[in-house]
Amino acid sequence: MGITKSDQFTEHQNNMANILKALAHPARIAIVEYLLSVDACICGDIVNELPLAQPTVSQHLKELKNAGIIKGTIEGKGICYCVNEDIIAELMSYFNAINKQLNFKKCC
Amino acid sequence: MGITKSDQFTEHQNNMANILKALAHPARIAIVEYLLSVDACICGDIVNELPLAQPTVSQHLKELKNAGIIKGTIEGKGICYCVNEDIIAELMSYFNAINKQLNFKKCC
DNA sequence: ATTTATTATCGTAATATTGCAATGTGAAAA
DNA sequence: TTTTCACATTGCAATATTACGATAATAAAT
Repeated sequence: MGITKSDQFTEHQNNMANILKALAHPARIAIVEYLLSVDACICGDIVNELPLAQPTVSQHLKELKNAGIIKGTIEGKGICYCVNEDIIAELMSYFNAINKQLNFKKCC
Repeated sequence: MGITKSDQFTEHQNNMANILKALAHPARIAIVEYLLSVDACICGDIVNELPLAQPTVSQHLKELKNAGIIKGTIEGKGICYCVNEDIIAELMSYFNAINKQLNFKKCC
């Protein structure tokens, strides 16, 4: 059906899946890594950094913003983007916790 | 077009996106969390734990396995699954590194 | 050998995602 | 105020994902 049965899973599971889904595309990984690669916020040259047309980049930025992974503030003519540390911290904790749990298991 | 232009991005970016995509579904998060919630490997009752039909669960397990997130070994009649710590460690390092980078930035 | 239990595969329908040309919008610059 | 620049939105085509019924495959148990 192509429709995820979100209502059958916990809020936490859906939340986590949504954050990960927003990052689960090479272009969006590239955007996040580009934002990290420069010293301050980026105001307006993200499109030039990616091998995709402007509407496509705009769409990817929107998805990242909706998921809370990046924040964008209007800065004169352009928009100033940066990575939201809260979400990154959440992801970090999540995988740290899983990693810790795995240390207490003998497996396969 | 619905086809990702993977060839336009780095191997690292595609690799990361693929791992994240494999986790980017509530059912697959639920599977991983269930595998963690029990002490040892799980042999054969994953289907009963999820609100999805058996072919659907089997498909999700296949995707997790293809992405290297879980490992499955045949154990008599059933299959014994567990989480692959290497991939979890990779994800942990990745977000740890991003988090560290963010500490050195003043932003928005 | 037949049955039973467990997982995989096939086929298909419904929906989602990706990408971009065309076009719209809003703010600064001329 | 017209132009220009930066970004958003719309609409659509191509492809991918999600879900499951039906059916196969495999191995233990009878």
